[in-house]
Amino acid sequence: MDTIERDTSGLPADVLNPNCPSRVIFQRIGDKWASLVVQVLAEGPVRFSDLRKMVSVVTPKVLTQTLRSLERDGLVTRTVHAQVPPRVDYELTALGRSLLDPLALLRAWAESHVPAILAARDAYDDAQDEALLG
Amino acid sequence: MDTIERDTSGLPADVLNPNCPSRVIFQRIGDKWASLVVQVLAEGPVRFSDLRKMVSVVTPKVLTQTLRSLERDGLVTRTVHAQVPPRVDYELTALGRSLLDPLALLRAWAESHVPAILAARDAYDDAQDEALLG
DNA sequence: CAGGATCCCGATAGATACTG
DNA sequence: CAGTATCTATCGGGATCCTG
Repeated sequence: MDTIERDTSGLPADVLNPNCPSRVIFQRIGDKWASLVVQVLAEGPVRFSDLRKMVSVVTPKVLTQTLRSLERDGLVTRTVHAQVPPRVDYELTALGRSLLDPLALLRAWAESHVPAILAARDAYDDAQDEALLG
Repeated sequence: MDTIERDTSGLPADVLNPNCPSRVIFQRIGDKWASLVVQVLAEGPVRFSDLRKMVSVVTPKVLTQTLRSLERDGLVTRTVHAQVPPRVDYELTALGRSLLDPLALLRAWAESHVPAILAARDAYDDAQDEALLG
């Protein structure tokens, strides 16, 4: 049951393995809103409507979906306060908080290298144009 | 032109800003195959067909798309060797290699916490089932 | 306020077949 | 070998409307 197939070619890493857990992560990180929500929740509990404002423009449906999946994965807790008007707080679990560091590193990479990426894009696109013009 | 709008609510982080560069990154990382390809290229240059084998099952079309976008972003170089049969090598640039560390951290997180995530999912799903059964 | 229910659409992955 | 071309199927995301 627990046997995990290793590649037979002697290649490194399990990234190659479709069963590799890292794929699960990249799915979550890759989610358009999930990683943003996690980072917004870094400071502490936030209620639904505030979350909506903080995460640029996301529709309630999509935000709900995102939060549900995060909750299902044990990264976020959902707390309903029995009061009128209703109030629902979302907060990171310990598991969710453990993701903050890797995420922060990624953000740091982003902020320091995005200019280079954008420059590369321009250069690439220019080269393409030139090629077309002959 | 360079003015970047800050949130007026005194909230932290630029994640909230749609113009925030981190979004560019999460797009790239979130790409189903891009981050996998980058990690596979960590060891050194790899040719197209080998890449196909290494990155589980990806169609040539999609792999090409992925490589093009990585090339455009300056993370990967494409080298065509004029010979028969054709040989094309893909290799990380310095920029691409600089992404390896953040990626590795994410993978480490994945591999250590995925069991917890899967357990959380089971628990969540069970709770859902129970709720339905009354 | 915090969402659930629907309908819809554009982007994209994948399968298949073909080419320099 | 290293792709390109085409078609199709799927799906996340958004818009809109409604409710406990």
